[in-house]
Amino acid sequence: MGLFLFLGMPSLKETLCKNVEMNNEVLRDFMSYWHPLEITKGEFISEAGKVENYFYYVEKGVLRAYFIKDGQDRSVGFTYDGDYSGAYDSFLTRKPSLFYLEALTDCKLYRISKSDLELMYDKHKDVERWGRLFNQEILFKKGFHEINVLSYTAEERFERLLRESPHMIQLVPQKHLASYLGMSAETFSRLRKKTKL
Amino acid sequence: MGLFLFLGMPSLKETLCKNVEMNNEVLRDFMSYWHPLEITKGEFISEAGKVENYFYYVEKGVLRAYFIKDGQDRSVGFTYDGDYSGAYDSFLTRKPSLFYLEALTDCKLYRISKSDLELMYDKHKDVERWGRLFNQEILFKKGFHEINVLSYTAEERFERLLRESPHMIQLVPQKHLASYLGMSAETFSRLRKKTKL
DNA sequence: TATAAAAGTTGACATATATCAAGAATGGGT
DNA sequence: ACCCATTCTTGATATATGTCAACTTTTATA
Repeated sequence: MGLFLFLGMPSLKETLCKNVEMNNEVLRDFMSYWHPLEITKGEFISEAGKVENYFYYVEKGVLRAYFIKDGQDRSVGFTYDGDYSGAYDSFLTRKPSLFYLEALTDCKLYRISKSDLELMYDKHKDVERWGRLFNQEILFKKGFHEINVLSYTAEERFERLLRESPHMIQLVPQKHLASYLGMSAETFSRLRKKTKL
Repeated sequence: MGLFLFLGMPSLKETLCKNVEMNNEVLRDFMSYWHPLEITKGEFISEAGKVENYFYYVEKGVLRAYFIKDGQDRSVGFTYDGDYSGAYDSFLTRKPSLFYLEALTDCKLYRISKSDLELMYDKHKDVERWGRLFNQEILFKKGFHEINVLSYTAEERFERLLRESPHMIQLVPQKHLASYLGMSAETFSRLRKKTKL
């Protein structure tokens, strides 16, 4: 059982060089700037209005990103084991963030500061490439989600979620999944019933 | 008048080093891989189902990106003078594109091939950085549009378009603006009347 | 300039989804 | 194990926006 969990959890090291060939020296140096951090369910790593100074890797746990409009809370994305997270817009632009980042479970994180990451970009071409490919990856995800929200009905979006991200149903409360898919919690619940899930 | 047009049209060279300090040698080399291309209104530079091999810079003209769902045509973005364009997802992944790219006016373009760009990434750290920052830039635009579509009513989206991209009203037929904002052409027309534009 | 084709407008009507409200189920903390 | 708070469900009702269809205006073409 312990072994299974181990297999399911890519390490920071593995994730960093998932898409890039990275010289061992460089990787060691890069790794040394990521510092561990543990937070508990309900804590925030980021709040709207503040400038974000860190970028995160989630080794274990679930994070939710959302913003508030007219008092309503709208989820824009979730992070699970083995993925990066953070208020990336604010981290890059140094402007106040639009988003909150909340732990939906206890989390084991690593993080790197803005200045350290820039140091790494300057120092290592491999890290520069890592950054390019990382930006590329989120771009794909965003593009996918945009098309999803833009061009499908609530029912189709619900079906696609079931098909493509069934794990989310387990990990994330439905009201958040609903707002992520751009529908009310009630509509989500009715679709759920209809699909007799 | 000629001068005005000149001022309003950033050159490829200016655009390439807009966000990056680029060594003159490197810039010269990089520039030499971008080849000019002219197309006329109505032509396509990219079609859904095909793998895209080029990435574009629009020196002059307007391009529209869209996809087709259930026979309906949905705009996902527009490119004007001085910006990059292309079926970027397919260009990067080498999978068949989901999008069409159509010239809404006669266009003067430059383009670079996938293999040449990768050559440049390998050869020059400055270009690698250019790529990272470029990916970052589209990421912001996408993120912005996503929030726009997700969290505002048709009326609010229409108002924001007027406020933030008034030039689009001039350059792009309304039926395309409507689908870009995720509403029917009729709804767009009614909002337009309401705002007595 | 004439004619056809495309784009935009407007009204009547249909409908998916939101909102409101009340009750049922679930889950965390003591 | 119990209780309180949160989340989820379900029904009734409201509404924004889509769809269809006819008409007008604009743009393209010969």
